[in-house]
Amino acid sequence: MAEVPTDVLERFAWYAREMSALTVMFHSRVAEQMGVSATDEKCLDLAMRADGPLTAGRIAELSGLSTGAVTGVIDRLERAGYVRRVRDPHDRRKVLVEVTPQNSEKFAHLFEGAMETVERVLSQFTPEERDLLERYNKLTIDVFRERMFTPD
Amino acid sequence: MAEVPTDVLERFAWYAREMSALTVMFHSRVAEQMGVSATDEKCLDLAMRADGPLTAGRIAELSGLSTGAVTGVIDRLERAGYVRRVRDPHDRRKVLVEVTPQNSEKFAHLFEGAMETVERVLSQFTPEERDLLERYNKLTIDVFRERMFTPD
DNA sequence: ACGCCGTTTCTTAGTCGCTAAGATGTTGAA
DNA sequence: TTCAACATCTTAGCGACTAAGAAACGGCGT
Repeated sequence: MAEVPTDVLERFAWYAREMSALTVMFHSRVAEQMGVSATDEKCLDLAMRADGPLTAGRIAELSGLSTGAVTGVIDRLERAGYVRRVRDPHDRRKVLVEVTPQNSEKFAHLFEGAMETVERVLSQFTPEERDLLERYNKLTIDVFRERMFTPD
Repeated sequence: MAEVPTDVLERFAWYAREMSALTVMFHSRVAEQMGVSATDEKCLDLAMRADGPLTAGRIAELSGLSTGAVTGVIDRLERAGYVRRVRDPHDRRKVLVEVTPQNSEKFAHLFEGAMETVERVLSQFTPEERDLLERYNKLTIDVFRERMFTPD
């Protein structure tokens, strides 16, 4: 467990902040191109990254919105053709939000640019170096996620 | 310029997406703890990351908001004590938004947690490995920024 | 110096999305 | 069956955003 010099730490903090700002900008850009609000895109992203379909209530929890707001979000996403409401056959109170296949296509198209960005960066590294970068990414996500989801 | 195998590319795309979602979540968490909206925090971040003080109009451009909306943003940030309005002495039409020193303190406090996260990750790598990670971060920011700020 | 137009910020009216609280429909257990 | 808990939707009220115009200022030409 190596000590980290202050100047190195500060530079990495700056990278994080810069990436953070670019990411937020990127999200609103994507939302704009998809013709939905940033909030709607955020919820759609949640629904797409989940293993199975999410319920409306779960989306409310994960996004931090009220259930009433989520009703509106799903309304708009459904009208735009990105998702579909399906009543849970086992518990008909619940509404499952299913991402429609067409959306995957549209979405993939929009993200091709991002994919190319990733490729442009990775092409500058050898396979051995990429292994290290992969370890770095995984670790960052784990530590970051832990900090986000544990009570202070 | 090494070729990047598809499976590697896909894994890195997944990391990017996960980081992206965590980042957006992190931003709204920070905003909440600062007692301002996500929009306001985004503008404050812009003002803090700039070299000199920004004008209201420049914040509108950078944030994508209308000038009217920015007036409201600055009103709220000023009332909360994070920034101060200063008329540009050279062009008294302009309003310079100055980040107040107290804010730096509050901000630093909130970001100590993030700093610790960065440190926890970096401590797992040797100085030589960190050099590589630094190259990766810089390159990612450059390529990402180029994609964001060039017309399609 | 004066008038005039472009620029910068602020104001106002209208719209939209969010929260909070209650209504509606559903479940599971007594 | 009846009732309490639950999941989603509906509604009222509020706050923030956009668009358009007002107010203040700068700088040019005459």
